[in-house]
Amino acid sequence: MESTPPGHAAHPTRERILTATNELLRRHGYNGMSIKQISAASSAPMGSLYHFFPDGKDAIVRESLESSGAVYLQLFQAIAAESPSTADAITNFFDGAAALLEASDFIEICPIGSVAREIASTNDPLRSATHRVFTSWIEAATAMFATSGLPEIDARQLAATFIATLEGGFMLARAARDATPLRDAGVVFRRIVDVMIATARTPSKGVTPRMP
Amino acid sequence: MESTPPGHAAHPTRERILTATNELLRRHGYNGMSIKQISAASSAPMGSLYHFFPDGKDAIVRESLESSGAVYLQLFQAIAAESPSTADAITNFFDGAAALLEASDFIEICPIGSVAREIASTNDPLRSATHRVFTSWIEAATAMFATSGLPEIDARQLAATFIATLEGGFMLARAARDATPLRDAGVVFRRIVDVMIATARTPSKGVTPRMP
DNA sequence: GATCCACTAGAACGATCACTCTAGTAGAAC
DNA sequence: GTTCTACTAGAGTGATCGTTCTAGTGGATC
Repeated sequence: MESTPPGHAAHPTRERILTATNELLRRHGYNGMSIKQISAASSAPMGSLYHFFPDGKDAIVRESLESSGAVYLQLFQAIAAESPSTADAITNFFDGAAALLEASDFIEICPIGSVAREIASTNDPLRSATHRVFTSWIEAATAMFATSGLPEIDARQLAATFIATLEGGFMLARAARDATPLRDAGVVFRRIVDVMIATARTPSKGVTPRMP
Repeated sequence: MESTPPGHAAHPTRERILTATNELLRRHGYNGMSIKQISAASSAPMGSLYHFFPDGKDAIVRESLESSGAVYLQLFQAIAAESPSTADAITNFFDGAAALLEASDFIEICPIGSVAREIASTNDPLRSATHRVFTSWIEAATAMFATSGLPEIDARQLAATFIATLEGGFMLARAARDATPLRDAGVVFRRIVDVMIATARTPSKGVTPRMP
């Protein structure tokens, strides 16, 4: 793999542009954020913006989403690695997200989720960028659940649901200005992870048992 | 006069404005939708828009969110009422959402969730409007889970997680242009509902048991 | 049949949008 | 010290934003 995915040097101005875009996306979303705002927040004049990103706003947003998606992936893997069990990793992830949300006065939500909902039916290049990021997260979570003994199919379903629950928890918590829904989701989701891992370890029960 | 909540008569033009706004919100979100678009889609000139909604775009969006929030609440309660069990209601709800999403070419997602993520940190009146809608859904789901024998606290946690998982499922499905994540979330969430209800019916296990 | 009011109709307003353009600067290469 | 390139700088472009404005229309009321 190259040093950076599209092969760009890490010029400081370029980095500032992406950082500022990432923060503006969290607060205002795609349509609520303007190029002028990026210029002001990054202290980069218009000329620099279009020097580094000749394809304009969409190109900046696309790369911002990709880079912050990679950061979240690393964060997930770090938490997974340092947690004593998969179930503990789930708890740590939800609680960590809740703490971050509170510390930022309910601003620091995931920009990828916001953009995905906002532009998925009008801007296909950006839609597929969000899809790729989500897929990378689901892959990582699938691997984690599979390590705990879950069959591949169950692990993948659980991983997709994990991301969905986390993103939906961000949404409810932001709307409520209260991180409780996110913590609640962590409690409930840890429970299902406990149950599914325990079930997978008692093969007599089969893959998808129902109530007797 | 107070037949509808804020006390407005159901003038046909007014209805068309709200319907058009609801649809535009799904596709483009709050900032991606313009007053001119509402005017065109509802065949109502600017004069009519500001005659019925003197407070402008935000007032239109607020009422559109409230009315579609009420429609979803009724839909939820209808599905809950006609499903043979709470767990079946969950399955029906996720599968119904997935079918609707596919039938609409991945456009018909929940507008409340999109607006919540988009404006929650910049527009407090609209933020609290989305919060009220989410709360009404969580109340209804809490009642459903409580009816199945869950303690109030568990029912409320589960209800909040249900809404979070559903909204997050919409997001993943839309980004992927594939309803699989939504159906996966339905399978997983039905599983946790089965487990929690079964656990609640065997009081020897206590309220929040962990793995032995 | 004059008056009135709810509603229709869309042009016009200043602000802001994404983007383009010209001009200038700093430092490396020779 | 000239030349070249990478980057900075921000005014200017036409389009579109949310909103306001004036002008009209049709039907009920007196």
